[in-house]
Amino acid sequence: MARVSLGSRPTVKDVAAAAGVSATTVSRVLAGNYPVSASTRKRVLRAVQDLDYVINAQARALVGGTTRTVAFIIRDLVGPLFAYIGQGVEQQATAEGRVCLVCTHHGDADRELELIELMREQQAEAVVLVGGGLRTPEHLERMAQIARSLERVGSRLVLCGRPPIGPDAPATVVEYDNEGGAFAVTNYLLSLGHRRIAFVGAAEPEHTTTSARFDGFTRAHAAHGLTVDPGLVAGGTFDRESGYRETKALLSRDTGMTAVVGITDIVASGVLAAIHDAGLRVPEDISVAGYDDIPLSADLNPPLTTVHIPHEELGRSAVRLALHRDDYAQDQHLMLGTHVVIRKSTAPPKER
Amino acid sequence: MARVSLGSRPTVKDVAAAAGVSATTVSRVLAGNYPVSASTRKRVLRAVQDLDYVINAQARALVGGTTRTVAFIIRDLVGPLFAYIGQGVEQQATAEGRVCLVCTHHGDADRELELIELMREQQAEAVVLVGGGLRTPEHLERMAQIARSLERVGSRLVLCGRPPIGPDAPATVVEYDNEGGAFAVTNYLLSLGHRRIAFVGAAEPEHTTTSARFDGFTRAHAAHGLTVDPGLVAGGTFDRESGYRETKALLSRDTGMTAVVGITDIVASGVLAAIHDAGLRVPEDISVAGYDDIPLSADLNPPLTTVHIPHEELGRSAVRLALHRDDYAQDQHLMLGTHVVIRKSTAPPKER
DNA sequence: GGCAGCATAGTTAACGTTTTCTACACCGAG
DNA sequence: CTCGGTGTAGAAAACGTTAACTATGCTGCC
Repeated sequence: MARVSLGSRPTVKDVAAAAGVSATTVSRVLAGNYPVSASTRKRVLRAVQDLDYVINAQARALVGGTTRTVAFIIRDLVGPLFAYIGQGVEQQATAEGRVCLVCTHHGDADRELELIELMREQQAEAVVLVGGGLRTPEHLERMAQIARSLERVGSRLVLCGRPPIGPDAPATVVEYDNEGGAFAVTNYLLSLGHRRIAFVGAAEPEHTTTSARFDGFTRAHAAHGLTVDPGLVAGGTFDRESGYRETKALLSRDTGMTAVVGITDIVASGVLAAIHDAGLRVPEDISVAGYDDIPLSADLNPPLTTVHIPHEELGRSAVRLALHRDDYAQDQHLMLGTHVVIRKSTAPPKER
Repeated sequence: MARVSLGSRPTVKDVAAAAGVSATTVSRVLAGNYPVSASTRKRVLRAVQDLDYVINAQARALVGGTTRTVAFIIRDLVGPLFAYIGQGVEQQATAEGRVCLVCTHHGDADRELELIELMREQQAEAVVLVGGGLRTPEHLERMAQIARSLERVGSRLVLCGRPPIGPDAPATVVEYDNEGGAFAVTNYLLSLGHRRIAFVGAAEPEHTTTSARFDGFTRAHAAHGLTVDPGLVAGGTFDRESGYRETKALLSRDTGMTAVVGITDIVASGVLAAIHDAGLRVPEDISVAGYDDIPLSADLNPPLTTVHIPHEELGRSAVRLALHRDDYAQDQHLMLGTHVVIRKSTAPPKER
């Protein structure tokens, strides 16, 4: 039957004509928010079927005022860490009847700002920034400004896994206890008896994740009455190569280290590889700990002691808080807990 | 300065009023497709800045006819395989100035159909289906119908990593040589001298990925004049648990197998674990091969021999072909090659 | 000086919905 | 037999933008 005209999308008018009613009536049948007689409804639904009609979401958004769209902006789609947060965002958004827009910035902070602007054009109900970001004063100021821009148009900036940008900036913040986790895992190593603990991945101290984790590392030392030896702090970025390279360098110098904390599990996997390549054993010769508890870490050799982050919950909470910010007005800043997951890559240091 | 009225988004009219020009002129300045005097342009741009104006993408799409949006529908955001394809989709879409909509269906085929419908409402320029899908006649027919629905409204169904749904269905197809890769890796094991090779993960034979891989497995045997022993074919789904469980079962029966092909790397990682737990060594006692070449496979113990899929290229090509289907009209069906990556998990079988 | 042609700007009508307001029967009550 | 209500339907305006026209000065040419 399907009397469809090729090449052009049927509109509510076409359906109305086919059903012999007005556009208004079609709209009402579809929305179900107004009484329509059973026979009319049947004819309209039949016409909808015949014409294979679907509503035009843009037009509806234009008049309805809301797009039912949530945007999330993320470094990459592939990192196990970000992807899990993204998954949480997507799931909660879907559960709330929203559609998800996604964009990646590959670590480029300026690009991130551009993308937020793009999402403002798209009228997203919330713009979720996933993962850590820069913390330079200019960037923070720019971000605060963006938060206000978004609020002005009824949208909401959401920081997911990133600390607040300032007290006056209207943003929803869902973070995890980055510093606390670093403290806990370092404290655990110190409790095992380690005294010479290296930290790998400290480059980019203006990056929020880096600084928080390093702060926790430092505070744990302080809690044991120790200070961190700068010679045990290695730079490097968040990738495996970097962990490998920096650890090789540490091993080549005679640092006397008995344990290594990698800034992420990915980095820690590089650390493990470097230690193995040097003919040393983990944890017998050197203990290794990571951060993030990505799925990979349980499968490493040996399984990695690390800090668990509630990835998905982070994403879900972010969307939930942002969309229901009227109900959750008082707590638009949520801090989720982290905890150490002890596996096989850590043990007390060798007796000297 | 910024004379912004809180609570309501400035429109082109507001900007026009602020700049003392008409809405048309503002539109022209922003689009840059019509001559406007330098002084007027300056005033308009100034007003745009002052009011913090951004265009309303929905309204533009409504009149312009195109949303500059690409949708991709994927099983999950987190699987290393799908995520990489998704990354390719996202990158190419961004490169082409499009925005990405993303939805996940978690393996639910009906949900997938719903999502396509949703994307049709959203007027996506292309709807990319990532990963394998059902291949039952009803589902194929339904999919063909959807392909036609999408075409009718100027959109395009894109199958990425999934075989065509039929000759008459208007769809762009970018697949990889699933069967060929399975043939190659099985052939490699047979060439090493293995004769009792198990296949783990054969449940859901109506799933396109499963059947293609199993077909390649069978064909390689045939090419060596062998037939597959049904006792060596284990069911199970695409997860690690399943690989572990099925392998345990195989090992408990006295099958005499000397090698195992996992239907995915994830499954193969479960296979490895089961073999280790049984006190056997890989590859000395049993060789193991996977499929997908996800990043994890290089880090398994031992590093996994597997079949490489050009994940990202798959996603990129999908979007490229779909958006430029006028230029690529003749080849809207692309098959990308796969190849075996030989690592340490495979070796000739033990001498009996 | 009149007028074609050009550069610039404005008017108006779309795009596909929803929403408000209005209209028309029909029914029971006074 | 009229009147207010109720149940159903349509007309028209609005959402924010763009594109097709239309309008207004100028410049320069005959």
